[in-house]
Amino acid sequence: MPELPEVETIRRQLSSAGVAGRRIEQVRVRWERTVAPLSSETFCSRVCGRTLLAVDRVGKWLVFRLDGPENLLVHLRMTGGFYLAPGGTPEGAHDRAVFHLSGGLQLHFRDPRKFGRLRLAPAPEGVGPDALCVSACVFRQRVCQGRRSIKAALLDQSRIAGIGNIYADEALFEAGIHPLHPAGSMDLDVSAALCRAVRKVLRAGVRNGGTSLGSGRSNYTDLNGKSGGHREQVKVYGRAGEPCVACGYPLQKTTVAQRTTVFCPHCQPQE
DNA sequence: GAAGACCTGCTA
DNA sequence: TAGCAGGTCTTC
Repeated sequence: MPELPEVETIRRQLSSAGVAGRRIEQVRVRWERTVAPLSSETFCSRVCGRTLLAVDRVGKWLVFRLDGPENLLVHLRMTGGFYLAPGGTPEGAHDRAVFHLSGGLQLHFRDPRKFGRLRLAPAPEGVGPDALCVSACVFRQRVCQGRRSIKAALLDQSRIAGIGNIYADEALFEAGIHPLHPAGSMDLDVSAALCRAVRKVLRAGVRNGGTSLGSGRSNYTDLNGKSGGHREQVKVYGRAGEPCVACGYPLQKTTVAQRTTVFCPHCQPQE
């Protein structure tokens, strides 16, 4: 679930919550695979005693800077998230790891579906430039290549990092491009328009504190357990069958790159 | 590329 | 109860 705007929202909240400067005194790993390929013992021994310096973001990765060569890299995947609690707070049913920080603060990593991952490395690998601030030139170079569909290219984190299924559909709608359009055969002005659309929808997502769809507890919530406010701004994702906000034509649902895809056949013609 | 794997919770 | 889900990995 969390894409770039959701991860950025959590990053900002962690930063302003005063996590930086605290020492990691103890770590409890409650689901072994969360820290794979390390064992929980190895993970804990390498993290305990380190001080959190800052919280950064690279694409969908959260980067907790530590006072050493290794940083704590966190990928939330589908249902991961953090919350802060006072020392002594019991672990929640879906907590997969809990960091006990100096000053009596607990950082809980919660992840119902257990897909999220905690890694120790200097930086995430195989991740392209961040989609939030990519230039039209770099965007075209990296994304608008090859015969794959443009939607598949947008989702490929090694080309450009941070776009997920929701914002891919939103950006393609914004730019009026069919999701199956071949990535490598777009005119300059079309790829520039898509680049602007990508930045526009991601920035709007960040401004609104991320997107939450559905209503379940496995849904995205920020550090304070609040749902994202961007849902009302979503124009196509999750709105199949509803009238297009621009032309009124019913939005169509299909599958592209093995992902649910919603688009307007009228505003995003195949050719 | 496409399909399956990894997982649980929610909805129809 | 079956089917579906915002994301990656691995293996054809």
